[in-house]
Amino acid sequence: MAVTGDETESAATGDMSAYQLCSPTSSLPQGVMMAVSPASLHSPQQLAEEATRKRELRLLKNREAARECRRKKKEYVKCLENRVAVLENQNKTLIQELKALKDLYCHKTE
DNA sequence: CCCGGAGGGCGTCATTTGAC
DNA sequence: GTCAAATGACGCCCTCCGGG
Repeated sequence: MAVTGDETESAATGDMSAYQLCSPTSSLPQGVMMAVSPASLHSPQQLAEEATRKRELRLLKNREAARECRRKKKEYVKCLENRVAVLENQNKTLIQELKALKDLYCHKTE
């Protein structure tokens, strides 16, 4: 699939440093709140509920982190593909230029 | 029409990374 | 050292497509 290659995109040196380009502000859905009064943390029942709530919050956050991570990875790969297209074009151009110069040189020395 | 393989997205767990 | 965020790895599900 041909990539347009008209956008050089940032650094993209090929290493993972290009992985974090633009950092979109992630807004977590604030459906969960931390407020639990210390006095309520005593019965085993409440301790279990607290543990469950913490786990669910952790899973929710990680779920969203994973999504974001995949999104960034896809973007990074696109960026690399773009860069490949740009470099291939540059290479073609340089080869043509070299050929033209060689021709010119040959005719001069005749 | 129905398999079965390929490819992609998702959620979860484990591990790594970075900030404090 | 501790904690939260980021990422890798795994398994599951869904969709698409070619072959029988």
